[in-house]
This record gives sequence, structure tokens and C-alpha cells, in this order.
Amino acid sequence: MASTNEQIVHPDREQLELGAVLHALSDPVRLQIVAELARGEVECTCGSFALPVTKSTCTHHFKVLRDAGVIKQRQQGTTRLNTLRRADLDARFPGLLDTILHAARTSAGGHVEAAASLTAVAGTMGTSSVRAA
Amino acid sequence: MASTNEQIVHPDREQLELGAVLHALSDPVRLQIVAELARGEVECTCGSFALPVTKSTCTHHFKVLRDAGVIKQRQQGTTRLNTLRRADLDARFPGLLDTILHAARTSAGGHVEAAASLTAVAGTMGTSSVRAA
DNA sequence: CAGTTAGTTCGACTGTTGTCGTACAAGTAA
DNA sequence: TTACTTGTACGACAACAGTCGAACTAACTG
Repeated sequence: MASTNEQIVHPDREQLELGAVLHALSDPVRLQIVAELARGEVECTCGSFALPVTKSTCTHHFKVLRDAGVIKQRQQGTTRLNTLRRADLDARFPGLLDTILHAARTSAGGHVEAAASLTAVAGTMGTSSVRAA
Repeated sequence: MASTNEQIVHPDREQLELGAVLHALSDPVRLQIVAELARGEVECTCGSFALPVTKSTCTHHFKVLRDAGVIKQRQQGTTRLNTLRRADLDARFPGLLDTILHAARTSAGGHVEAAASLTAVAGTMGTSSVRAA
């Protein structure tokens, strides 16, 4: 594993809180993560994101997203694969994710090109980091 | 006026930031304010909300909503009339407000009955606080 | 005029957030 | 085994958020 053998905990679908989700998505770094995650429906490692923060900060943001129920993390060797909990989010808050992602894409520009960097980085990644959905 | 003659500033439609809006709506008190504001399309005074906080905290929350561009405030005698900036929000972030309000209404229950209290309080209000849309 | 009403402003306080660096753990590759 | 890679854990820190109470301001009401 990446670190301790502590289990990765995710909230149940029924436990998702709107406030927590909105707060999780109100940070630009986390919104960028979710946007990249939503673009390609694949499992991405934490390191595959071109984020302007250090590793530890990155870990923190992924934990916030996970605790809010926005993403799911799965251990795979030394890496941690991330996926959007799209089904759960759509079930609890219909249309919320798509609406926010669309708003993030069209407005508040400047982070729209993030997907390109993701794709570029993904090309340099190892074997098991990305797999087709 | 309620206090100083300082002008009430609102951001332009183009200046609305998604992160700020999401952050503004991630607080339960503010979400309640917006939900009540959205229910009846009228101008409500700050005091017409049955909020579980003091006046000064209330002022703070209204300022956050105003700075984020979620609401518009207009001075009217000693009171301040609040309206949702629905048109601006819909223009910048299509569907976002309705989606969040719907999510707040259906899920995360417990604040759904807020509208009833608003109606009750509105009935006790003075003359110019509520007017038909 | 004095009193009431509606809301702001100003500290103050506590808790949370975003950030970092260093140290560490676990798997993978040489 | 020895590195290297990937990520976590742990302080630490400054900044911010939400809360309150007290003082204040301005309009309205008697």
C-alpha cells in the first residue's frame, strides 16, 4: 500500500450531505480533480493529476472528496485509483454533478485545459494506472 | 438606513464565481435563506427568516450571499429587502440554482419545513416587507 | 422629543481549511 | 537487497469561517 494498512472508508449513498458535497466542490483544486475525473471515465491515480500543490496537500484534497462521497478510492499496489461516484451522486442529488461540471467548463475559464494535461500525463503513466471503463 | 450610509455592492453577472457560489450555498443557514427566498418570489427582509443565529451572524451570512452574487439587497427605510439573483445565476450557471434547491428540498431533510415558518412570520410583518412579485 | 425597530460594525473567540515539509510505509524494479 | 515510486501521517502554520455580545446608526412611531 501507499502507507498504513488502514481501510479506506466511504460514506454510504444515503449518508451523502448536500452541504458537504457543495463544500468539497467549492475549492478550485478539488473542482479540477473532479472535472478531470469526469472527463475520462477511467480510474486515475492521484499522481496523474497536474495539480499545483504538494503531495500531502493532494492527499488532503482527495480525502475531502472521499469523505464527502464525491469520489471512490481503491488501492492497487502502491497507487490509489480514483473514480467519480457518479451513480450515487446522481441518485441523491439528480443533475447536480453535471450542472456543476458544465458550469465549471463553460464559465470561470482557465482550468478548461486541464483535461489535456491529464491526457498527456496519462500517456506517461505505468501499466495499471489507467484502464478502460 | 439600518446603519452606515455605505453603499451596498453587488458583483456583476460576469464576475460571479462558481466556487464562491458553491461555498456560499454549502452552509446550512445560508442554504435555508436561499431556499426560503426561492420559494416565494418576493422581497424579504432579513428579519423575516427564522434563523437559529443572532442578528450579527445573520448580517454576516447575508453579506456572504451578496458577495457571492446569490442575492441582491436593497435598502428600504430601516429594512433591507433581499431577492434571489435568479436571472444572473441562471445565465452564468444554467440549472445550478434549481438543481441545488431541488436537492436541498428532497434530500437532507430537516429544513424543508422552513417555508412554513417563513409564511407564518411574514404574516406578522409590517406593511412594506413583503410585496407580490 | 424619546422609544422602538432593523440592521451594521467591531472586536473576540473557537474551530476549520489549505498549505507545506519532513518522516514514514508499502509495493515495484534494478 | 537496495533503490525508487506512490502515497499517507504528522506536526505546524497562517488564514478564514461561523459564532457571539456589545455598541452603534438610521429610520420610523408614539
